[in-house]
Amino acid sequence: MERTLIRELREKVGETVSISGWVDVRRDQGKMVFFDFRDRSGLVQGVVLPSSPAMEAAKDIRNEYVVRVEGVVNKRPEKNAQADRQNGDIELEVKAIEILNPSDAMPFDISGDTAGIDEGVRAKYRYLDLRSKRMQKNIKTRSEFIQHCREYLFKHDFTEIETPLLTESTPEGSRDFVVPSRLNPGKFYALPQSPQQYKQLLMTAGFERYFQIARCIRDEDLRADRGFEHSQIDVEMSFVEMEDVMATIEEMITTAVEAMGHTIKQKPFPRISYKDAMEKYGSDKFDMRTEEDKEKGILAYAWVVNFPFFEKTDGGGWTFTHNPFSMPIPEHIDWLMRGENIGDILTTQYDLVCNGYESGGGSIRAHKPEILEATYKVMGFTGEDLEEKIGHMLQAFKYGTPPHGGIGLGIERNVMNLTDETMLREVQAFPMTRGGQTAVMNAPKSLTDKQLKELGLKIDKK
RNA sequence: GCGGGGGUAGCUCAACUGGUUAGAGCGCCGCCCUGUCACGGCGGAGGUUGCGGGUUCAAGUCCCGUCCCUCGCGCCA
Repeated sequence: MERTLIRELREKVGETVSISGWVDVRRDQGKMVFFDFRDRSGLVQGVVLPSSPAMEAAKDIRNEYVVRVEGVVNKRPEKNAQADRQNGDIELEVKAIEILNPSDAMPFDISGDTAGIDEGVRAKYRYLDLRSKRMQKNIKTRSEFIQHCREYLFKHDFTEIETPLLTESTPEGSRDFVVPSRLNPGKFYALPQSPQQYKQLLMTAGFERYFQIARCIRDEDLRADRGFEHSQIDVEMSFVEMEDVMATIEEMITTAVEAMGHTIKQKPFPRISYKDAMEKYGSDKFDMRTEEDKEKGILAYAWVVNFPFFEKTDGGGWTFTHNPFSMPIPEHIDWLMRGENIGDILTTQYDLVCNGYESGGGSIRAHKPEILEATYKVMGFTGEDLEEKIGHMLQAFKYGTPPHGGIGLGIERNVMNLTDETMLREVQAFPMTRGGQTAVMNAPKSLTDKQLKELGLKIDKK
């Protein structure tokens, strides 16, 4: 018999149906046995009557067994109806149960919220943790958010393009995860911290509107809201200024979160300069919500602009604050080109903040070689150093690169706001522990001698 | 790298100043139960107190080392 989803059962009262799923809970009454069956669409009560041929099987079945159940959908007697739950007014009178796969007892309770369970235990059994209601909801919310953003971008003529995962190490900025090259012993690739350079090259390549659901990987110590890996909706557009990118992203976010039933505190998103934000909130990732807003689950977005381009290093030199590939604001381009007033130069950087998190950041980029070169000169790079670092970008920009800009929106932080979670782990399917141990699997671990030899590596065991 | 919290039964936790046989709830197993819905009742099993060393007549408890989980600082273009 064809499978019926549990959420469709209420349209089939009186009919004999077959459902497949898990045993959410068994309530054995002796002569009668009740079950809650669960599939991806919901829950329904099954009742095994004393006369049912399924009684013998029902006695063996435990929670989380995977079963196929045949039975008749009945309206429940008035006195047994449960108004406050899904399918509370119907039940499945079980005629036959086939055990598709039994289950050991759960190592921890997945029937409620697993937030109180030890993270090591949750990680080891992440596939069970993910069965819990809250985790199912979080992961589905994430998927839904990405889907809405994707739909918006496709509708607005963007092209989705994947960029490489094996790329070049850039020691400045965040620490790289590196991958040894078998074909080039002693040399290493790096995993991308962001697709920054590739997406700009795609503008040179004439795609004009690019996006990617991009994995970004950084080897920095973890926090509640920060992991080795995170994903971003990475966007880049040609022939645009700050206003164009901000308007596009603002509309995309508004469309997505409102379609998901959320309320935005203020539209259009308020804008504030970095200086004013620091004075008013003491932070450039502030939370504008009132206590009442928080209770209502309101999303308070804002743009922060006019960040300083450079800041002093410990050694007395200059380094960039956000992104060395950015353009200064138009009024300050001359200062940059002449190397004047370095500390006062403002960048075209725009950060999107929401509920106290930096949920995205981007800028208008330098698209002329001399501007990018000027930025690197401020930071002390000339001649061969400059060539080694960004020679390939300077060269590309000589071949008709359009003015362009873009943004990266952190998917986890956005979904945390949508789900009211405060931990990055709660919105990733298989997150690492804070010590860098992978969920379920046993990484990192040692390589065999054969692997090490192939890669030309020697381990110094101290 | 630094600082805080934690590691005792499958899970969540308790165990006063070191002192009898390390307890509870939930879960699990068995029996009973014809309308339960976190069903209920009775009974039972289950422990290398993270790991290694030390002090002591005696260590879950004190000391040293180490591993793991976690929050923050540094770090995170």
